[in-house]
Amino acid sequence: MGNINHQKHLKYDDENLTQSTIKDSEVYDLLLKIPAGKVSTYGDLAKALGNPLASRQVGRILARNPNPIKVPCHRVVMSDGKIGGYFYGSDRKRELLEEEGISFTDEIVSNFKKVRVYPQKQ
DNA sequence: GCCATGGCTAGTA
DNA sequence: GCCATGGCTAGTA
Repeated sequence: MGNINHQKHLKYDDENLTQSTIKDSEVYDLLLKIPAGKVSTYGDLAKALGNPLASRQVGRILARNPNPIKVPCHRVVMSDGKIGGYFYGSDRKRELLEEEGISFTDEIVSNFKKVRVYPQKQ
């Protein structure tokens, strides 16, 4: 045995391996289930994919959306109804949402609860 | 380190 | 406003 400590490897101890990777494709699949005129949130998508803590990762996946035209990532906003980010800028995101019938009150999606949907996998 | 988040806390009006 | 979260990226050696 000896006393050698392989400290470099400690961070790979299996009890710490709690990560679950979210795939880009499953995020995009969920996005396609958000109809025009509705919004969802980064956290809701993360939850639907089984990793409630991964909202941030969802955001980063949307940021590299290869096809912003087809995949409606503009329909994903923050959990408090603020607009959130967009590849072409928040102003453009807001325009797209307004074209679909979403309006804003003090920078927050109006009637947020009414227009919020919770897309599910399957 | 960074980040297209989220949730909670303090502390102002 | 602050900081926990979790996975990825840039950029060094």
